[in-house]
Amino acid sequence: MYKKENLEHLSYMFDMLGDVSRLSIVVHLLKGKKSVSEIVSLVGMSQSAVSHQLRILKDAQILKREKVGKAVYYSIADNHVETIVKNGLVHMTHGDAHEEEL
Amino acid sequence: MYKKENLEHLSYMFDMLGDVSRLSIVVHLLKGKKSVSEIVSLVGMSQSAVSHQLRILKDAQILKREKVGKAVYYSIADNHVETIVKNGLVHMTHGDAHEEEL
DNA sequence: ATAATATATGAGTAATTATTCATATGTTCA
DNA sequence: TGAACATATGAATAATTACTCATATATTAT
Repeated sequence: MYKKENLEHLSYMFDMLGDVSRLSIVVHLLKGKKSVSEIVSLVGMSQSAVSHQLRILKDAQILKREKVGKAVYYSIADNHVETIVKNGLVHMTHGDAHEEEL
Repeated sequence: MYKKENLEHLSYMFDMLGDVSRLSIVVHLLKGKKSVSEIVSLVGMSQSAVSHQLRILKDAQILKREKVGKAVYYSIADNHVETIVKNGLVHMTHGDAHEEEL
């Protein structure tokens, strides 16, 4: 059927996205790279909490990091992740008349 | 952008699938409904552990329950879940030369 | 060099959770 | 009725984890 490692990897991916804070960060990054401070204002968490989660997402290779001056930009690492999230959102938002801001 | 409830719901779905035991159960059920004892042998967990996770998956409306005699059959509740899992698997298994049993 | 700004990190904590063990409930058959 | 089988459940526990607080590091500007 499916390789054990694939199942474990997929469950790990799901686990990473299975936290509202992290998913929120990732969803905001679907629109493109953002600095840590931009992310902080967008998701409404403390700088520290965001930084901790960004580290986790980067370690999981869901995000990639890029330093520019004193700012650090994060963006979605590859399109597999992007597809999984977008696909999920499609299925969730199916049936909504209109969408509103987070 | 996206409704807060949708984001929370999606993150909840991901969270449910973000555990190897649960994901394993769900993946095995992609092939069709199975009784608890069948699931137990397939995933190699204790009967109790399986039962606990089945309850969680049923409460999350990821699985549905159907009682036949003394056996209880579980199956995937709807095709949204199915799509999310299958989609994930496609992206994970992409690049595999061949697949083997779990 | 110092201040200001941006980000990261370590320790500590409270909350969640997956499992085991023991037992209960429900169902069929003799 | 009682034994055998299938599933569920409650309590206890160990492990994980998301956050806060305080502080460290790095970069730019004065």
